[in-house]
Amino acid sequence: MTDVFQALAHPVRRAVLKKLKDGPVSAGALADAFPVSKPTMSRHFATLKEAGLIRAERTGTTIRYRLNVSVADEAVAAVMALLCRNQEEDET
Amino acid sequence: MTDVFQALAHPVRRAVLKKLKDGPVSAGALADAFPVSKPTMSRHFATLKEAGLIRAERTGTTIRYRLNVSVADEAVAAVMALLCRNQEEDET
DNA sequence: CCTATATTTAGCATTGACGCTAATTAGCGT
DNA sequence: ACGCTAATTAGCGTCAATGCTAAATATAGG
Repeated sequence: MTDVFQALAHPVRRAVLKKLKDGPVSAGALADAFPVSKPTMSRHFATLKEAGLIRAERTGTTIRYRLNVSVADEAVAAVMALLCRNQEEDET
Repeated sequence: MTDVFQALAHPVRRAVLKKLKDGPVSAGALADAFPVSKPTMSRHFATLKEAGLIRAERTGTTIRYRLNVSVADEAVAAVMALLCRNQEEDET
């Protein structure tokens, strides 16, 4: 879980995740959207990938990254568990 | 917002937040609960405080920390905005 | 095989995070 | 003022994060 929060702790990586909410985007397109070099972006992708937040799939020479929904959901649940008061529900 | 995620990116700080969910706890009691020195814990408290996630109140020589609910709520909302697909609701 | 494009890896410098011990501040009681 | 307890600040060493440029890898097309 530390990897996930560490990955979220950088504005560029958060912005990448935001962009990926609407569907997969290629590494190059993502890199063009930020004022940092491509190698730096590549490292950000690696950080997000190691955290499990994104996944890569290659098509020819281009690599498209997409949000990993299951891990994203776990992250949201973890934040709620950390910061929200216990609210058990006992209904059917 | 970066400060908040940075603060969440350390297991000890996350554990502190978890403990504070059930109410205020003194700095010393929190420090005793973790296998790190008090100065180190103090720095963790400062990090959480700078992120706005906790607040301190002094009573004599002891300082009690409590969760700052409003900022915690904002953090949860931010994570949802980052990682959850847009789900507008239009109901009453 | 050679070139062109897309992306990552290697190598390096700078900065910040994390942990410790020792010293300092703050408040209370005598 | 003195001593005691609670907590923080100062100072230091070490390791990881961030950014860059240059070089390497992978794939497609001629």
